[in-house]
Amino acid sequence: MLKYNEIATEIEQDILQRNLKQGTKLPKFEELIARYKVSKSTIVKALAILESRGVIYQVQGSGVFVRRRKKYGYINMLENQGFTSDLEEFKITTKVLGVEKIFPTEEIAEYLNCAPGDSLFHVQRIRYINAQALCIEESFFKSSIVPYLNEEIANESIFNYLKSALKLKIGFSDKYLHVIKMKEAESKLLEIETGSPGLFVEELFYLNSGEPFDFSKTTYHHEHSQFFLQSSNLK
Amino acid sequence: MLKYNEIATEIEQDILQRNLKQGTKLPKFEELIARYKVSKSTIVKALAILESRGVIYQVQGSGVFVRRRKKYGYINMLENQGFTSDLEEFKITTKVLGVEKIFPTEEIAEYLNCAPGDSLFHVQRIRYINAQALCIEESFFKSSIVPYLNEEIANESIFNYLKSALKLKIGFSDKYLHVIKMKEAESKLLEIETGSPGLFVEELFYLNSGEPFDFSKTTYHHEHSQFFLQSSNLK
DNA sequence: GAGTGGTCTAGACCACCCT
DNA sequence: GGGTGGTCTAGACCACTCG
Repeated sequence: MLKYNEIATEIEQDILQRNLKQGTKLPKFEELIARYKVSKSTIVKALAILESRGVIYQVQGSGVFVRRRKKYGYINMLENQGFTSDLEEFKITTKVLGVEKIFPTEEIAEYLNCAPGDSLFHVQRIRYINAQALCIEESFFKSSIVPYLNEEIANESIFNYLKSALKLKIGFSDKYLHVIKMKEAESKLLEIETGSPGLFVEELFYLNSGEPFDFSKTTYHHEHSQFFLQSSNLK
Repeated sequence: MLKYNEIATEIEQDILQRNLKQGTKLPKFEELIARYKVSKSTIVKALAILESRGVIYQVQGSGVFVRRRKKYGYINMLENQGFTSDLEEFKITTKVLGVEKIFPTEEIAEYLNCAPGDSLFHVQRIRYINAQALCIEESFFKSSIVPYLNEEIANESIFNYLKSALKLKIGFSDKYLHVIKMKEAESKLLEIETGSPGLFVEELFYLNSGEPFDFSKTTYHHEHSQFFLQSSNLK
């Protein structure tokens, strides 16, 4: 484990466990350097990570302070993987509608930068939050990277499987979103009236090598989903 | 201007001007160090900034590569200020509905952490994209921080005014969003049928000192707005 | 194994806040 | 002016990729 990651995690844990409020002042650099027995740059890096995650903010000449959000139960849009970790207070369950091996359409081959002949795993699922329909999700995984997938795996967190079993390293992701009126197919699955509002999200996930491996389209139920996002520009 | 910012801007400009494609390999560290006559750490920092902005990605042991998004004309959700800069290809215009000085409701006082007696500027605007209604926006500015505001300023970019004229330094922001069915008041202003889908966004902006100074509620027209978001975890 | 990016250090000096 | 964070350097050593 990297030193700056260890320090970042430890500081974050401490904030959560002691339930420190927004604006609480954290120890100064000098103290952190002494406590963790590392150089100043390592502390700088650990704090930069926490700042980019929205856990703290730093004010030059003044100090380092706790940052807390005002509302809970919102899905973090910056997590570039499933929200399994996000909504810990809630019970997320899954119904798998199908897992099948297919060949890509032109649209999807373009997104995933498929070589000719590449096949994909096509997964369709409904996800529930506290037994209420949260979203319907259609994902495409390049089978050159994800060689195996089945209903049992899709029933749990696919991303956990990719990371733990396949040892894949997720690098980054692009999300495109807009609001829609639901068509009949979606609305039936989400148990809502046709024409109801929904959030439609297209996501493209890349390995840390820069290769795209997962394209997915998700439609969220407007009454059971809400999102949040913390920004802070890197200094 | 900071060295790492200069280098970051220069590299980004270069990518855009030469219109480099996703996956194009950029010069190696050694070369950048020689070109800019700085130490390795400065290059590391410049590239970290570009990576967090979604401009490049770095692969250990391999190189630094250009990252480009697949779609354009989307509002960047990570910019923590107006989208004036975002949609350069489009014509954004504004209709100011009102600018008035008020005292906060309890809800807003809570968000903005108002001291007793603090007053606010209340601004209501409709924004248009290529002459089509994009969103309706209601903002509250703490008058202890924004001592003056009028219709003329609100007709342009308020954030530019805050930065240029008032020399405020925006630090970070929180966004909370969910999809709604529009009520009559909003739908009339956005020239859309009542009950139509919309994206409702609550935003809280902080100075770099950590003090919240602007709370705003925006409702987006679902046919004229689309959003994107690039994530990449800090390493 | 050569090439290339990532981590970490010690220390100098700068910039900003606050009293 | 004292306190505290931010920038930058030079250099050692580590870790990953790729041919």
